[in-house]
Amino acid sequence: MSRGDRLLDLLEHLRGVEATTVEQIASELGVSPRTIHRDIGALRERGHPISGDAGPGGGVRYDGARGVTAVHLTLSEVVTVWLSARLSSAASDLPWSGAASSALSKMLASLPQTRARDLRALCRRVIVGPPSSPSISATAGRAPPELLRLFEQAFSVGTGLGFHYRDREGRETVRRVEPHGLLVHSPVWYVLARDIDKDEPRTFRMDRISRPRLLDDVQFRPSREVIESILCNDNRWKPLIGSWDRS
Amino acid sequence: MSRGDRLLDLLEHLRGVEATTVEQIASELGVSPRTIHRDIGALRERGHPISGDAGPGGGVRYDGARGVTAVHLTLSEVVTVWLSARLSSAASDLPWSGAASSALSKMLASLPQTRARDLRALCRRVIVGPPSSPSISATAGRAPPELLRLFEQAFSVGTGLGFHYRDREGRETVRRVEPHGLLVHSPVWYVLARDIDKDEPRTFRMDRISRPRLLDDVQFRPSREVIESILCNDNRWKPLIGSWDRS
DNA sequence: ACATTGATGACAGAATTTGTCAGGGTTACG
DNA sequence: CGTAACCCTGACAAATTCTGTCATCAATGT
Repeated sequence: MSRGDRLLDLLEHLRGVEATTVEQIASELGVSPRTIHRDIGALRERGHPISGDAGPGGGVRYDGARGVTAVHLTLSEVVTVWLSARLSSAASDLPWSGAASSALSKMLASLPQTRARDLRALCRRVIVGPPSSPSISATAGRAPPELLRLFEQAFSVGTGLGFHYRDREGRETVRRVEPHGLLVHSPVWYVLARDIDKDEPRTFRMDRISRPRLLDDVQFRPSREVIESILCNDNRWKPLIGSWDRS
Repeated sequence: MSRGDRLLDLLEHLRGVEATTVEQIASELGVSPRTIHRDIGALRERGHPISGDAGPGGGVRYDGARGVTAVHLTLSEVVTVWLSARLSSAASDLPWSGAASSALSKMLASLPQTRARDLRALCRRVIVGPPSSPSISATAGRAPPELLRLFEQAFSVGTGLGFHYRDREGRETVRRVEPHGLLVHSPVWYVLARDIDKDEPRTFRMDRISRPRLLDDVQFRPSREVIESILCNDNRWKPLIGSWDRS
């Protein structure tokens, strides 16, 4: 194992472990303690907060909040975690809700700036409503992951979305819309959008959408007015007004 | 700059940038393009999802930049996120619950093995029950973060836990217990434990625990029998039996 | 005091790294 | 179709670096 590898290993190891002695690390990585000291010194010079305690019972540890380093989460995963945290802390008043929100802000903080802005914007477009009767059929409202990705892309770039929609009576129509927001009204998900052809704000249940695709030739600017008009015109969602854009 | 430093720099650089060419990186880091290719190869071998596109306009990029990478989460945050995901997917049947669980497993996968095992064991000991009436006073059941850390430590090492407990009538007693599990019965949290002095399985509400401390001289082996006996003997929690150890 | 553990310096031999040269692929574009 | 811009990989010798050993000093708990 080369030094570069060992440094990365050492970093992961220190971050995940409570505390260890240099000698222990050395035997685990198969090098001499002196080398570990040198490596730790290198990491320190790079700004990593590694501290060491002398004396029996001492050892070295990574001062940063010790815990888990989450590597490479996808967009769907971040949004889901974010939604889960919001939903459960709102609905059941979990302890440690502060921990959840700090976890989320850490995730957002670690993003590239442009990316973080997009994600924040996406999150702001997702409205969490109170759960309705929880005993609706289990498969209702399921949203396939690719639909979220498509929505996210459409939303951040400002591209229209086209899909086939099956309405309450089972009639299938082809729609072209500007997606402006998502509404989570568990267990049913809705797309809040402006229907381009009818020029009207409308909501579409996600489980009735099929064959979605991006409309590259349709451009629009996301606006909250469409969402507000939908929320205000439909009595079902009046209670949500005012809550849709909090954090 | 040595190779180890450069690898760490390269990783941070790739994570923060949308896409670049190898040549550009090489000139920024002051080495030859061949070296950068070698470094990228090394990072790939370590499992980093770096992809490259050939052709004009191509370049290399860190695939994780599309989401979140290298977030450092504390123990409380991980457990909270994990609980949130379980709670919300169980209670309101969220779409993308698969994404949440894959996020969690990625987090766990990035841990050192011993640490991951501990955390998994901890998560298995946390039982999620259906939320009771949601309108209990908002501060009931809050668990201070340090209590979780203490519990986690006690549980993973197999050390007893001592604390002061205020029972329903307000009487304060000193307890010594073996903690075997946590029960989340929103919004109230319970410690499922065996009372050492009385030699009886018992539950303790977290918000009635004060001045917790580890009992270094008391060792025990975590067992699910204690938890099962508690769940079976108390009619309130009969519905939970069978669900307490799923993933 | 004493054992344990961290931190640092010096040095020679060993191992790795680096740049150069060379080739083989893909992809976009005119 | 050919060219240019890219990524990817192999080989090799020189130069750099890394590593282990030995030694010393400081801090801490028993």
